[in-house]
Amino acid sequence: MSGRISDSTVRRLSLYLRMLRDLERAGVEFVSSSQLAEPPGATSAQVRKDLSHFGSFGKRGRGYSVDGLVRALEEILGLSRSWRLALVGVGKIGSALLGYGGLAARGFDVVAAFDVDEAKIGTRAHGLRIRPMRELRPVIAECGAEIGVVATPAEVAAEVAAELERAGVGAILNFAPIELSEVNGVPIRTVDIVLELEGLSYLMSEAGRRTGSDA
Amino acid sequence: MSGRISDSTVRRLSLYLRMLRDLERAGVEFVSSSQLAEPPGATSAQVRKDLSHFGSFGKRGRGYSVDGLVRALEEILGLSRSWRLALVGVGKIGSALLGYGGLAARGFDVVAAFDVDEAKIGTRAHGLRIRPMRELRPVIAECGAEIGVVATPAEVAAEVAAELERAGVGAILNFAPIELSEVNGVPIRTVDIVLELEGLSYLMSEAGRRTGSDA
DNA sequence: CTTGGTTTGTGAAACCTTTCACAAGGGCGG
DNA sequence: CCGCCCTTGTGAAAGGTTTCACAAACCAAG
Repeated sequence: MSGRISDSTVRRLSLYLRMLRDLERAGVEFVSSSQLAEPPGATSAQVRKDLSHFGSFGKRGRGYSVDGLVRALEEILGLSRSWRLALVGVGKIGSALLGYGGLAARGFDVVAAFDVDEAKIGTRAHGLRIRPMRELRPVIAECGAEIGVVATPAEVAAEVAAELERAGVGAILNFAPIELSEVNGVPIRTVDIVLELEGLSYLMSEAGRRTGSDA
Repeated sequence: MSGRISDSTVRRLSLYLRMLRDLERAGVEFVSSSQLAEPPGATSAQVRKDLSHFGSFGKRGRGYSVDGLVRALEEILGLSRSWRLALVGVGKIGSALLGYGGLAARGFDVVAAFDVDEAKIGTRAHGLRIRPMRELRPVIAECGAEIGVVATPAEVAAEVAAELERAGVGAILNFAPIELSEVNGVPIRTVDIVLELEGLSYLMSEAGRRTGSDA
């Protein structure tokens, strides 16, 4: 077991955990790798391989104990604690995040919000005071936020990300449509809606070309 | 050349295109594979391999003509036209999308919006009338939307996706935190913020465990 | 206690993606 | 026109991920 775990494995672990929590709520006690595999469209062998990187969690002939595995995955994924988020950029996307209850429900609390717009500074959005950028470092240090969220225009995203790193965050979630490069081992995930849409555009065009030339 | 192209290749093509457009605006005429490789953190060989799936676009010894490659990539990705989007669910995320000018600017126009909330139906959000779910099929047929966007709670997302498929969309972008399975060859991309955060949580916990045990 | 049915954990094989390395081609200066 | 330097396009190698297939283990029933 152990070694370097791939992103896709970690992604699937999250999906397994989601299903396991539903099963737990439904009162199910045991689950097999094939049941667990269905939602992400994986195979039972893949589920077992994914889990085997971290240890042995199942009983042969029986499957996995639902709440045992829930706790093991929470431990592995670092979800047995909650995380504090600092948001930079309270525009359309930033506000949507602040208002989205799903985050806090899953242990991701937005504890600070920053913007450059003088008109917004000092006002409250979903109960959180919006602060000027100049306070970014001291406030993050004080409230101990671990994850920085970049929801600014692309032009300033790199600069904001660098400032967040200097302020001491351990990871960054980026919504700006630009590829940010990890610097001091601070991992960055980018959510890029336009990129997803362009991927769909490719697939539809491809399908069109195929049927077009077959006809 | 040709064959089945991987998601990661298509993703990178989008990133190359983005950089190429910047270069075009800056008046640059030629670009080499190594310059093109830098932003996505790829290698020059990867750029050349990615492009070689679709043809030969460069001049040996010289590089790629910027505007030639821009047009070739737009053609490949299906971006030389614009696409119409139908949005289901005008809550926090849905509204943010409607207000996000970046979509229309890149050729993705939201042309219809639907919701179940009686209070919202009939009102306008960013200039678009919000319609009841029952009108989904006829309106999508009439306005010819090609891409459906699911921005509903997870509980109804699968049902909404199925209804969008029946209405005739060719692809779906899903923001609900649930894995939807493609049915009739209609591709689905899911943007799952909690999944990204959990991925970051894993990496930070892993880093902590490593330094913790080294000390 | 033994037998039979079931499911895990895991090497080995298959498959896919990325990187390497170099021949082929193109431009430019002399 | 020639020779030099530069960059592409591409088979081959390397590296990584997924699937296969089966021995080992467990439970339940008789």
